[in-house]
Amino acid sequence: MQRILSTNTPEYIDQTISVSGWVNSRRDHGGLIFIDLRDHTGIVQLVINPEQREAFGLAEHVRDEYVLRANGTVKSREEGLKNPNIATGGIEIVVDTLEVLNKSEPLPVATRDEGQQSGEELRLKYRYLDLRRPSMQNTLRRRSEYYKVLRQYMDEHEFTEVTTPILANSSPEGARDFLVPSRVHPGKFYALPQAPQQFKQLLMVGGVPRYYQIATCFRDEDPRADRLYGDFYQLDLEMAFVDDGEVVRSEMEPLIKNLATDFGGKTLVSETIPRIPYQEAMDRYGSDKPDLRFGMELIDLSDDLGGTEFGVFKGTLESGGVVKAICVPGGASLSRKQIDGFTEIAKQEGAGGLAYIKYENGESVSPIAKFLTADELTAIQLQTGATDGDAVFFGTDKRAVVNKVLGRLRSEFADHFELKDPNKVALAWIVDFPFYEYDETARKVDFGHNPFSMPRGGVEALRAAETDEQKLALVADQYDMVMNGYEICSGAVRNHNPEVMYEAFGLLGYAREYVEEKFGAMLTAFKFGAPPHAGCAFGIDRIFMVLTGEHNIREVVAFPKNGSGVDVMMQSPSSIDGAQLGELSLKIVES
RNA sequence: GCGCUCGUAGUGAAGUUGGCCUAUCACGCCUCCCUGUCACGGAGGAGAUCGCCGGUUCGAAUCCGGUCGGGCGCGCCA
Repeated sequence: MQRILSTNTPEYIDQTISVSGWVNSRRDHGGLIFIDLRDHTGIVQLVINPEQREAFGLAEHVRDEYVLRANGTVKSREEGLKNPNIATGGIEIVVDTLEVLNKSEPLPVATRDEGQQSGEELRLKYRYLDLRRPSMQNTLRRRSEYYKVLRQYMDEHEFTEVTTPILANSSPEGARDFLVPSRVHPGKFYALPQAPQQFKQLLMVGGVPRYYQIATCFRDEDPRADRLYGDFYQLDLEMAFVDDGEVVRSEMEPLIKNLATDFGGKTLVSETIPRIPYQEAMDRYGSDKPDLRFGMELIDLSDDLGGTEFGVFKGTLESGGVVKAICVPGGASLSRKQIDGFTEIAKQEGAGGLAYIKYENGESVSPIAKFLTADELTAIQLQTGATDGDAVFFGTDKRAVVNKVLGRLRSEFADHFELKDPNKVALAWIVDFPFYEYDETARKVDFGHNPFSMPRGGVEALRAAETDEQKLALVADQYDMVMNGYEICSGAVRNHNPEVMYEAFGLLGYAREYVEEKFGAMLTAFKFGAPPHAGCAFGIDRIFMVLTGEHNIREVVAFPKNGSGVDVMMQSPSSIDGAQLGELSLKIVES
């Protein structure tokens, strides 16, 4: 294979070689032409002397991004002519013959890492050009290494890789499906799997006790900076004869820690990965995916301010709400305008306002200080641990609202004060998720995560729950892994008992027939000796994003859809013609 | 569906409290010069109905309304 020399390899000196690549830049001195030739390994300088009349004539008309093949002799550069800035700066190739393999128009996007970078819209439209940039080249190679690490770990731990169908069935719970019509089955549709959930559980019944797959998952939901539209990848796994999530968690921890350190080059905040119950995470961090690279925990001041005469706090406490606070180190330096900005964010999350106390020069500076007694002010400072230069921000409302507001502010303050160390990785397992949760829109109890997990206490616990309150108190052995504030894994001990399935749906008012219609294969399978099992799935695009320090998941994918779910390069999705619709027995109805 | 925000030569930016904008700069592009540069250099040149439609005004890149497109967030994401 012809490739560009990537270093000043001495054994090539005075050798005749052939190299191919793209023109990175051309420097025409009139009587002497230099061309920097680039491929995936790097850059090397070609020298074309006028004595080589044919090559020189071609080189005069070469432009950036032309594709060339050059034959010539590798020469060591004389002292003073070396370029220490590039790896091959000590050598150059003196060209004998030059071949223009293809021309190129001037590019519509910037293809160098240095200097200006084109907007994302253009980069995605011309992704094949964007991928020529060294940083994107590096991302693709790193991602390939990453897959190797994943596969090697799973293989060494005796997991069997099984691929499951892409043409699958629509599932009633969860994200919106991509539907696929079939010519041979008019009026019927496959669905692309949101995850191989049911198939992997059926593999447990099928005697494959340790399954994994780098699975493509499909979801038709609006994207985010950390969430791809359409298709994405999960390291999906499941283990039989496991009835405690701790088995899965401890099995997978070494892989993730190794990815963070050996692969990612980061330092772990804690070698021991904490298990934090869901409710505790919400109370302490205001999030079920807290970033543990920094503290700033939420402090409950409801007891300390129980007797307060300050109207806002008093009213909330009397109606069963809470008063909580976070202490922002260095927060006293925030300007009025900056605090207004954070207040706006708090309001977006449902807060009425944002009370605060700044601690400056031994004094409490605050619009609300005059409403609080000296004892109360002392208690606040004691509980929050605030010292001079800090600021304490308050949230007061129903517990859930306060947690949400202060949780968001905790993250925003950490961004503002640069507390999210990019060289560190903080991992945590969030455990004991509620089995059900209250759906505010539908005003009823519904599945919080998915209907496939096992409630703590099994079928007896379900049968004992009568009131909504009791139902909402049910806990599942369900767990998420969190990395630097991103949810990177979700898993559970699964339900392998048909009676639990019936009961879990029954508590929500669904008849046995509904469950049988929707989950027939699984229910039937569970009647034939289904082993207890548990598993999880890691979002591997997102993990890679965090480990490579990117803040947009599209940066780590070769050909992503844009933020509106459109492939601006391939122009998908697109209309299809009438003949194709007819073959599928479909008709488009104008809405 | 909603909120915030952005849209100016091929690319990236400046201008946005209305007039000095006949729109500025850098990179790129074209022509010419140049034998040691390395993001070469020098001289000259072309290239923009300021996303689109409408309004206010003597006058709009700039203000207002609408619309389209991008980004971020909310909803949503078992």
